[in-house]
Amino acid sequence: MLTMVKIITNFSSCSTYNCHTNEANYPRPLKGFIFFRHSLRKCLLSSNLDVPRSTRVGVTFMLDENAKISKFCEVGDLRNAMELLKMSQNSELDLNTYASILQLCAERRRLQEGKMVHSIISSNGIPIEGVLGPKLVFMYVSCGDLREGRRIFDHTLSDNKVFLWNLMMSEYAKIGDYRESIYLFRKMQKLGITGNSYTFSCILKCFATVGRVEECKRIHGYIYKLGFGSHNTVVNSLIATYFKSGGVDSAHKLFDELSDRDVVSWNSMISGCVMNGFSHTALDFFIQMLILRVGVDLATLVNVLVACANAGSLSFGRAVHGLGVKACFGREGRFNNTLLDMYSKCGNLNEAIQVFGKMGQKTVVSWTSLISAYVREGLYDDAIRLFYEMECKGISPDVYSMTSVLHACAHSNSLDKGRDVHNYFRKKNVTLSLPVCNALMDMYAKCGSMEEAYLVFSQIPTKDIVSWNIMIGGYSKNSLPNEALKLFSEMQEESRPDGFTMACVLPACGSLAALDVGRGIHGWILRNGYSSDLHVVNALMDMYVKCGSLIHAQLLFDMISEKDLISWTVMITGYGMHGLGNEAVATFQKMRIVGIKPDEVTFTSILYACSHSGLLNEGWEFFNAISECNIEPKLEHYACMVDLLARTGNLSKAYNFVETMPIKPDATVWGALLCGCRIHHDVELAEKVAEHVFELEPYNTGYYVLLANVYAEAEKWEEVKKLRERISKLGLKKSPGCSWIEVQGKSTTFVSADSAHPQAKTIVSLLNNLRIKMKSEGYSPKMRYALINADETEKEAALCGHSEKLAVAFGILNLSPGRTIRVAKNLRVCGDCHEMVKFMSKTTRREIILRDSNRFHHFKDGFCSCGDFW
DNA sequence: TTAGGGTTAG
Repeated sequence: MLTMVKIITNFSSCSTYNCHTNEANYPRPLKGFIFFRHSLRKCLLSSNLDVPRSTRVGVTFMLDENAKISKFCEVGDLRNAMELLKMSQNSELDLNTYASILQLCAERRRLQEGKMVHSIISSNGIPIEGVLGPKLVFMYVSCGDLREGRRIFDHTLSDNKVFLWNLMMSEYAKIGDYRESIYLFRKMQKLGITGNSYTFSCILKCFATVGRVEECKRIHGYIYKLGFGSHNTVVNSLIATYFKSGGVDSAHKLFDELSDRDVVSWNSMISGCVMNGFSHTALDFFIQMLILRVGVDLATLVNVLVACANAGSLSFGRAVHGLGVKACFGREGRFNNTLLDMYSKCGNLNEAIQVFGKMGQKTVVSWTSLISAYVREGLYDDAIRLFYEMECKGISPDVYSMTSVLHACAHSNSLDKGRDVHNYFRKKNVTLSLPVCNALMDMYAKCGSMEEAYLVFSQIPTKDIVSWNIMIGGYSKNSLPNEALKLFSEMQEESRPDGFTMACVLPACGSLAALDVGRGIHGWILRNGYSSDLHVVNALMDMYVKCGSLIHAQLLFDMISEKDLISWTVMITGYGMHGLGNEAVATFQKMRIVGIKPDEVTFTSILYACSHSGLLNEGWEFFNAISECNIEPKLEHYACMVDLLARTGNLSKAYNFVETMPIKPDATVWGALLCGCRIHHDVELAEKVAEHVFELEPYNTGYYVLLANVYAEAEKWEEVKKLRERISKLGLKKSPGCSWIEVQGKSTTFVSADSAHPQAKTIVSLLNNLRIKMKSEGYSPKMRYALINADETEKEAALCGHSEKLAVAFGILNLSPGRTIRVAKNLRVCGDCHEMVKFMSKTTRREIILRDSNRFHHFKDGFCSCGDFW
């Protein structure tokens, strides 16, 4: 009211002067004058004063035009304001009239009209200065044309006030171009423009986001020098900034030194602690607030609920729920949405549903929170259903709900449902933003369709690191390691990898046994500071285990200060795969001592280790421990036990074990028994077991080959023949065996009887010489493994051409003496090859490490680590 | 200072 009175007074004092001015005969009026006149008109229009008629008579036609347009602007009638503006195109309107209409365009986000106003201003020859520059910048920026806004901003630098600098900086921050915001801040400093609290809040946010704690400290000093050090808002911003950039101690120090703490200061401490993973400390701050009787607001409770969710404190969360209702926040959307999320994250879906049910206005956030709550509980179909239900209620999905529903599809492992959702997006013609594209690719990758994932990937114009990581990880997980490595290499031309990338690509190296590539990646990890990222280190250990370099896995394992369940499991698996059962058992026990609880994967690993080392008693103990840990034994645990019993010669016990299993045995379980029958040459049982296997997996060639091996070892060639006919009738083909070896970072693959290799002749000659030497030392080839009904010479020739022998021979020829030869094979090693490689290790004094589809064989001095129980 | 989502290891 007081302001109104002041305006009225101003108006009265200037009106006479204004009205007697014949502006039409003057060149363009001075800025100050125009501004004065605008105030007058504004008052005329906005106040209902009964202005004496004599004051109005001198007002020109233009005044009416200006007044009319401004009036339309005030009531928000852009259409009529534009019409009038267009009609008076060649007239001279006040700068403030243009300013008013530009302001309205900005508020309404009407770029087209805004551009038209700009064009009228230009065609009238009005220079962009005074109020016009900032208004045009504001209009363009508000309407989303940051580039044009910036162009005008740069041209009108001297007219730009602090608010405009703040606007530009915050707009660049909004689109994630923090470096440009920082550049503008530096320019502002250079021009001697002093910032205000908004400037500092914005720029501090930018520094925090680009992770420059040191810069934050420098700005901190600058702010103090400018005298903003005691400004509550600035200090609160500084606290938030330190938290965002990880400077937790500095934030605490600032808060401790802040004499005049307001509710925002406390809230900043709570949210900052939550952000940095100190949810319990956040809850302590809240308790302090209550003790000191600091008034809490909605933000306090929302932050505290997030802390409860992260800390899993359901009872605390419930108490905050009560407090919020008492404080009349029960109808606040933000409060309820956070409450719903808290109940869900604390594992109480029912209460989350109740909150949702009682909510007045359910926004897209509420629906997304509930969708995520269902996903968290593994109720993927319900989550997907909710998404469609939300749409039926007329609520359009946003990027969060779209990614959430795709997440549900990905985890439900249902490609059809995922495709349906994708088609639904297409049908609705929704814009597929980058996070949505990433979620789509992830869904396709998790559902096993890398082709569709790649299709989405290839259509993204600007991929981010997440896009690359999803694709690389997808290829790794979908048994396409070569594609993963290829994409990893392509990625480095466009984007810088991160820790996630490493964890995605290392399994590909492991599956290819590509030790040299893996070592190269290890080097990159060390150089780029990812060696303390546990995900990365665990993936590295796994790579070394799978590439046959157990010692490197061990070294890494020993260096991890806080080993997690995955670290322990990788090491147990490693020992198991390399035939070191006792070390696996000792590692499992150490893990228990440090208080880490095994999960079902750990039990599979230890049972596998026991079975491959024949540790029968230990195996039984671990098998019984599964239930003691409240885990229900799964098929893979039973399979390991059958394998253990069968390997150790307890074939009938193994058979009974399978017969009395509480869950229906699958082909893997029966297959383990069939394998035991082969080791112990029990043809009769093998036939009985094989029928179960063939019934369950009639198209798996591997099992037919296994039975054929049993027959061949018993020299039952007629049965081998029958089995071959059976395979042929089913249209099955034996998977071609292949082996590969890395030499100087390059992988070379061999198939059976490979004659295409440039060194083929030398390799065959070496193998023949070795064979002669072996025979002279009393060795006889294991012809039974030839699996062909031919004469002995043919069989021997066939055996000589086995891919693993070729690869080992290639290694002997091409790796300097003393170097370990590492070969990988896609199938199980053949018995004859196993014998021959043993001999090769003795006669060439080489350590040979052979990875087959089942385990590692370390050959040294004529012996193998598997103890011939391969 | 305040709510929901998406990429990693056994």
